Amino acid sequence: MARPKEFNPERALARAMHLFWCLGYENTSMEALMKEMGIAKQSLYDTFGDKRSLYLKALTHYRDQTNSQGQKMLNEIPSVRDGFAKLLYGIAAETRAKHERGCLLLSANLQRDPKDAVIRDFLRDNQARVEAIFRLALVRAQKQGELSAKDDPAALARFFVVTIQGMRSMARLRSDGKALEQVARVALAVFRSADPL
Amino acid sequence: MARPKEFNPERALARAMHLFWCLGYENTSMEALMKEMGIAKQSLYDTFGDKRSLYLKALTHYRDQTNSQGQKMLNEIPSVRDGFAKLLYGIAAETRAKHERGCLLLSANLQRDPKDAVIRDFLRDNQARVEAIFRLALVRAQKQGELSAKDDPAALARFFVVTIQGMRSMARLRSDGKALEQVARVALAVFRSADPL
DNA sequence: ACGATTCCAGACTATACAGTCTGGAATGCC
DNA sequence: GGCATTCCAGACTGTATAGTCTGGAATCGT
Repeated sequence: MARPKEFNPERALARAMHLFWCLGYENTSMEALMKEMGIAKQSLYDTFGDKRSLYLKALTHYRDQTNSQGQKMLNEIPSVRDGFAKLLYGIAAETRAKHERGCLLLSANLQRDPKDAVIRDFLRDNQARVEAIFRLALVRAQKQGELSAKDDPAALARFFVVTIQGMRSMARLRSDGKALEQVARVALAVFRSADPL
Repeated sequence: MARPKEFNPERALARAMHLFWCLGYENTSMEALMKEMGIAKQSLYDTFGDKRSLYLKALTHYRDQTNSQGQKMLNEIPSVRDGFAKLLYGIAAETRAKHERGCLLLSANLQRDPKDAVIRDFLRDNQARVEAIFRLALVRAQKQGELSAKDDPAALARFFVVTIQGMRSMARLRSDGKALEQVARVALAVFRSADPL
């Protein structure tokens, strides 16, 4: 047929994602992307389409990576409370660079044009997915007696989504592990009211 | 002397703030600002400087307005717990348009160039101010027996800052009053462990 | 009335950047 | 070998937009 691609599209996408993640959509130029991805402009447009299309692919890549990782961890860990603790304290313990980078999808939500339905719907869908992952874990927590049966798993799932987004935005502004740890501790207190088995 | 300004700078600034608030910094053009503020380009540059300078003035205006309002409410309300409930349930009960608009300073934090020290420092300073307002209110809550003396007011203040930012980002994506209300209820449970007086 | 300042309208410049196009070399399949 | 495809480098176009400049009218104080 023809000459095969010389670069690894997956790897190039991961690099593009990283750049969008660090700089945001507007501040990331195609020139910078070419450099970071290590491919020429032609190849970039041929493989990934225009900038917006590449951005959407990067968002998807980020979502799949992040969610599957979180879901796996929450499913495998014996104590659900420990799972959420790992999530929250994990964020608190990240490096300054990671705090500054924040969460690509949270940034996308606050950088997007409110009229842009595609990105809005993508992010809404993702939020629903994350809530569902958390909710299932919290249902398990109730079964295991880590959480009161009177608590509403859906409400608590939303609460944790909110807490994580809030922590991410705080961390982005001031990388203060101690302060974030305090916040995590307060949030994790929702597990306190467990019924005795 | 000379011809006086025909427009009200304060009012024009409020309108500019509103536009930045709805659209974000990048998506707000000088042309749109001229139209919204009802003044010509010349007057705009003479009075407010360049776009970035106008933006900073808008951020300042927003901060002063929002914080003094919140501080006043928290100081005047008898029950501190009711004060935070008013804040959180108030956000949950906002209109769809207000949810979409979100918080100007939260948007600024996630839209800013990470290397931009001026805006970063401005937002850091504001976060410290809000934490201080909340902390003082929570100290009063302890004195009034609404909060256990074992709780750390600084940690809880940060927790509420995080919660509000998280709720704002969630509301921006999906204006679901019920869901936000659930989150608010969970967060307000930190007041549950009050010592009896 | 006169000078200083402000107002508006709009022309103009400069720049950044997305996206397209050209050309020539390299690589694999038939 | 020859064709199709991909690679890179870079020129080129088009557009959006920030910011400056010009000119002429309006409004104030003296």
